[in-house]
Amino acid sequence: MANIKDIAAKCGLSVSTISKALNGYTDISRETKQKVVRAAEECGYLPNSMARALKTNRTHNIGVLFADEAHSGLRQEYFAAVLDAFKAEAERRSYDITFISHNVNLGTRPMSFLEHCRYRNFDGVCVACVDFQSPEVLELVNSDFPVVTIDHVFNNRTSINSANVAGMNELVRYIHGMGHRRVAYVHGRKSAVTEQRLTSFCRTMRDLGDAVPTEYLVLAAYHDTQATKAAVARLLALPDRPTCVIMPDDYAALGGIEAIEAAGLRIPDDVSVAGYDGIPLSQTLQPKLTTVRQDTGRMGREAAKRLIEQIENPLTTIVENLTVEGTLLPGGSVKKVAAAG
Amino acid sequence: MANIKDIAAKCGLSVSTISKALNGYTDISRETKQKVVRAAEECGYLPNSMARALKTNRTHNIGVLFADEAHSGLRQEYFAAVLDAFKAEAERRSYDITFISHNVNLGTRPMSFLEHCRYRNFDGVCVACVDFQSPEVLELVNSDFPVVTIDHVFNNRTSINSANVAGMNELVRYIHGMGHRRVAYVHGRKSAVTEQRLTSFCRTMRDLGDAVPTEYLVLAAYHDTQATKAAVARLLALPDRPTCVIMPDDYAALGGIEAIEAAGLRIPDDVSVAGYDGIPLSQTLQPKLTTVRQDTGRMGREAAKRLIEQIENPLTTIVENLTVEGTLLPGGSVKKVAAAG
DNA sequence: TGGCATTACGAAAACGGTTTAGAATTTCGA
DNA sequence: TCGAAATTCTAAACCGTTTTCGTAATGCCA
Repeated sequence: MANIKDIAAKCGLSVSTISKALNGYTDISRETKQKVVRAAEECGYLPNSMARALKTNRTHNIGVLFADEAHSGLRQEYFAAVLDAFKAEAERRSYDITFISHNVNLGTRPMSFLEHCRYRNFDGVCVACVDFQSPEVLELVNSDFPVVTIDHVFNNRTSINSANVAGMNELVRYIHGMGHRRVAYVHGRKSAVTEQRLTSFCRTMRDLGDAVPTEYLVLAAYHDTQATKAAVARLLALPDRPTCVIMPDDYAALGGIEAIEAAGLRIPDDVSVAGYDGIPLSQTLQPKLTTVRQDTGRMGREAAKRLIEQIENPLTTIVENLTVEGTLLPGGSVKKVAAAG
Repeated sequence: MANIKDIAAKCGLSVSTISKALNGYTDISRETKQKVVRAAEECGYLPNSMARALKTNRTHNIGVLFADEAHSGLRQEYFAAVLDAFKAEAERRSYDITFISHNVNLGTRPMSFLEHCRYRNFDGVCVACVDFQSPEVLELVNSDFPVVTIDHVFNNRTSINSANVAGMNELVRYIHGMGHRRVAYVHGRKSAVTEQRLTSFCRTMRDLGDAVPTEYLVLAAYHDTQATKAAVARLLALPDRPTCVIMPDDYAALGGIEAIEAAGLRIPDDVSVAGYDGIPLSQTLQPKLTTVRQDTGRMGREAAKRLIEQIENPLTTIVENLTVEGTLLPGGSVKKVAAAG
């Protein structure tokens, strides 16, 4: 609990000298600096981050905004993995991270996201896994905080994006190469990610000469096994059912698999299946799930790196939209079939 | 960016009056209070949490300590769910949460967990999913910070514990009731949780008249499909192989299931299987996994609630070790068999 | 009218640092 | 020997609040 004043007294020096000695100012002699550092260690001195932040207007604290609805982003492995990598990189660079919320209320009304960030004096914020259309999120993104977004591009902000177009393209080409001509896509709810994957899916199939009938595009939701199960059931009931189904993501694929098995069909003999994400689960399933692994580690790291660079060099930074490539993971869930017309 | 001084100038009042008006002091007239509140709103005034914390010594910020090794706790659904509930409850009570780490370094040496907490002036800390024996964790737990631990009991600290003994007891009795007499347990690494489950497993089996042979107790690791797969493979190679295997947890069970299928056996016809955790995945598997759902929501909520009570009433609080009951989820993965002696 | 609460507000001292401007001392070249 | 420059340190303002204590004004009662 010793403060800088105590050290000053102990060393017989002024408060300012202590501060400078501890912060690498050059106008302090080698001997006094040593004396100060030693005294500080003896006292177990730690600077008070509040006092420091108050004066310097820098907290070394980053706010992260994750969906905090019923099923938080934390529960989804993809986002948990991105956050994990973000956290590790931020900490490596001596930044802490705290969650942004609007439940913390001040006086009567709860704070908006932006207000929360201002209240806490975050040095910057990372936005992921939210409804990017919501007014509150837009307010934050358009504020003068350094911001980096994950999987959504704003024209004035740096973003880190999984290569959904390329990833889906590669996945579709692989599936097509295995002989599948009737491929359906059970996609997630409307979002930038969904649109990218959806258009890439349709376009690639068309380019390959097998335009996708609209009934092969069905809506479900990410991470939602029930919705996916229902969607796949509808696909299977089609007169001309697909030979391969791409699920919203690996986890939701479990629901799709369930629907297929419930229909008395087998994977991959009767129906082939693919996922997206490449979470460990996908590689543990029998047969292994064909999927695209998103490089969550790189995404989180790059996000933290770029945000911090933006924080520390506010003048020289430019807006970048980084695309992080994924990796196709072929698995037994997609079977080679004879390409019938 | 307006501060309290600006409001004072705008209202023609003193700084102290503004502060009081905004903080519910009673020696401010109704009219001035209204005037101040209105002016504050017009300016978009937000208090500066740093200045406030500096003065009051309260940050309304809670530190949470999760393992930050390669496979962070965030990646494990059980802990992610506990954290999620903790976060929601803390925010409901106007507390923010930030991660504790030791990577943030000050000067030369990185900070210890305790130093990090002191540096950030956390009001309290929640410790989960770590090596509770490590000196750094012990230092933190034995500090004078308000602390609540998850799934580990220290004699001087409030803790929230999943009812492992009761849960395993119920699970074993269920399995035994289905006719199984040769039941194996693939358990996780040494920890308080593991010990509770292990002793409860052995004890319950013994009480039921079927003491467990030592070769039915094999070590794997939580959340580790590979280790579990290998462990189950060893069990299956036993001359007198078990009719039912309890896995370390639901996710690890995937590895066990893989081993069983790789051996050409079927679930539950040849071998029954049970998990632990009750994560959504367990209920999506075919057949559904028999497991014990841990009440992560309640655990997180109670942890936050008790920690905050401890923070706000440091004098009247007592050390409690709360045990949160789980729920047995019977699934098709455990088959009824003829109890052969 | 004097005395005493009561009410409503303000002055000022913290909280623990950082940082600017300058003071004191030493060095040093001419 | 002297003034300029370099070196090393300090004083003091400041960051934005909270909170104690004091005080002026008002009301009330005798």
